[in-house]
Amino acid sequence: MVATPEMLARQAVAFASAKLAEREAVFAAGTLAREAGDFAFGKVSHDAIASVISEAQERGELVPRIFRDRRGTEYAGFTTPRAIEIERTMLRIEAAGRNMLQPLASPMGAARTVERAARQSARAGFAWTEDQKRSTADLLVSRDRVIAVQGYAGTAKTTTVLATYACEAERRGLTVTALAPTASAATVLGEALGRRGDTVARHLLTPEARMTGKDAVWIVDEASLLSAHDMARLMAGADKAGARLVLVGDVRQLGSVGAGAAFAQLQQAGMATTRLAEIVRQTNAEAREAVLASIEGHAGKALAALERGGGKVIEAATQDERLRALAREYVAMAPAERARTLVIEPSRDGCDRLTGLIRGQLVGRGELSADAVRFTALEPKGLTRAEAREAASYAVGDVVRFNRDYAGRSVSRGEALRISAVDPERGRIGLEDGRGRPIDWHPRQWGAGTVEVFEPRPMELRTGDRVQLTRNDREQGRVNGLGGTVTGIEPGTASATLKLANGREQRLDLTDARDCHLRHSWVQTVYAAQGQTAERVLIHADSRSTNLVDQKLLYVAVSRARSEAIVVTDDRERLVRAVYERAGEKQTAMTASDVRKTKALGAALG
DNA sequence: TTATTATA
Repeated sequence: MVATPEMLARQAVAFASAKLAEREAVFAAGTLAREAGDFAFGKVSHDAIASVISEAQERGELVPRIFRDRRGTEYAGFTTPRAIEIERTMLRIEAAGRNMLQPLASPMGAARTVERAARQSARAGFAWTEDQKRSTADLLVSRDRVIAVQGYAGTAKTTTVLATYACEAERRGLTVTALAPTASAATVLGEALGRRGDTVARHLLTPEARMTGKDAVWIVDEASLLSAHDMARLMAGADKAGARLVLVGDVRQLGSVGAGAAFAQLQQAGMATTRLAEIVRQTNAEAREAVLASIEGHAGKALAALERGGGKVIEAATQDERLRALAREYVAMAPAERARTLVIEPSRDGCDRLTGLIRGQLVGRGELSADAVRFTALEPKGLTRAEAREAASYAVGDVVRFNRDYAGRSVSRGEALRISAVDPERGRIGLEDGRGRPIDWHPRQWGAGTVEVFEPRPMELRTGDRVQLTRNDREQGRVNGLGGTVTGIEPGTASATLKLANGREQRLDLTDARDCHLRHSWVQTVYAAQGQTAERVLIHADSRSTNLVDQKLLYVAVSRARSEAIVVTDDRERLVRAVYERAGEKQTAMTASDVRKTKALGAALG
């Protein structure tokens, strides 16, 4: 069957809006038309696409909304009924759970618990801040089903507030579950609370999450990383299981990759929120001042504080000069100092270049072995669900893995398959298994919902190399984001041994796709760095990388450092303006007045 | 225009 131009135009607009809606609650009308045009390979006129868009708008499938770009300039845009519904669900559940529960403690009881915990901590040399005391008490006396802890980076909320709350909740017979959106953050929270941490996604699949009528509390760290969709699912799950929800995060740090700004939106809608603002991480007053200024988006004040003693600021005109300056600063440190330093470069491309410079110098100094093992690493391709259904999104050489058996297609779960042919016009992909057996894959018909897609990438490992895992592998005890050091290589057999940061030693067979989910970790993106702490950070902040350098980048990067932050930039004044202009907030599908209506409804219920 | 997690 040959698609008519009209059918193709419809398909193109449906694809484009599905793809954009996964990542943004509101997208620009111009972007929608362009994505649709790209999908149709230029076989459909701009007018045909425009008329399909206006039909969709008349039918209510696209809802007009003002789109704001990163500088706040307004354009015509759209959201979808589904995005609105997701946000409404999330806000409704939170509002309906207000003032519904027996508190865990009376105000008196809470005060006693806090005093006891604070005294114990003071004996160990850590005095609690007033914020920590008040927040712990707020949680203990809360009658709300959902309560938030909004805490800036380095307020030590986990070891004080959450640890005390979890302990007290357990003492009163509640089951406490430690959760986070990412596997690495879940591990960190789990360790801090002395229990196993789990990802939100996994937890929602477990039987405990489906059990009802049980006294339970789910503590969710890094809640700002949850998209509206994930937040809605989490809340619906907690609601069903009758669990209390403690959402812990920071609206000023990085948000979700997926659409929405759920944690911030819930706070704005009046979710009970206890706040911690007093930062205790920085040992250096000027570094701390820089963090506080960066929270407000005042890069000028932040940079001035760094120059007064919190670190330094280096200006260099070209990218080449800046990356060289970063590499020079880093390599000049003693190895022990380097181990306590984070190097942050916002873009993937820049990360690669800077990694190359640093490794080159370390080889020259003999700190990385002269011998190397070369292999093909697998990098996640980051397709949206909509893209995963389209053959045009794939390339020959990519590796796919299905997380389910497809018996009729002789595909088994977890098997790595290489793409040998792509036919975008017919929507077909040729796959090969390990023995070269061909499989015909039609992603619009099956498998696109369970597929992981990876791109091949040449990589070399030397003894002494720092790497990080890029995929969870529970059977092998591998956690995405976990760091490690290469302790030995065998170029002859294409294998390497890795000492992981959790103390385990693993041998990698670099001819096996399963062992190739690796990346050098000398340099990290901000997303990877969020949640980590170091003595010192080196930050590349190019004012011209409009999509990456904003208030959130500066704040997350500077706040990682306990004592010193070094910022390398193209132009100080431009950087100050860029950070001031770009808050880095994601938009929501519901307008402020929609939220007020939902809030009024919640108030009427509560 | 660019970062990226999770799951069956």
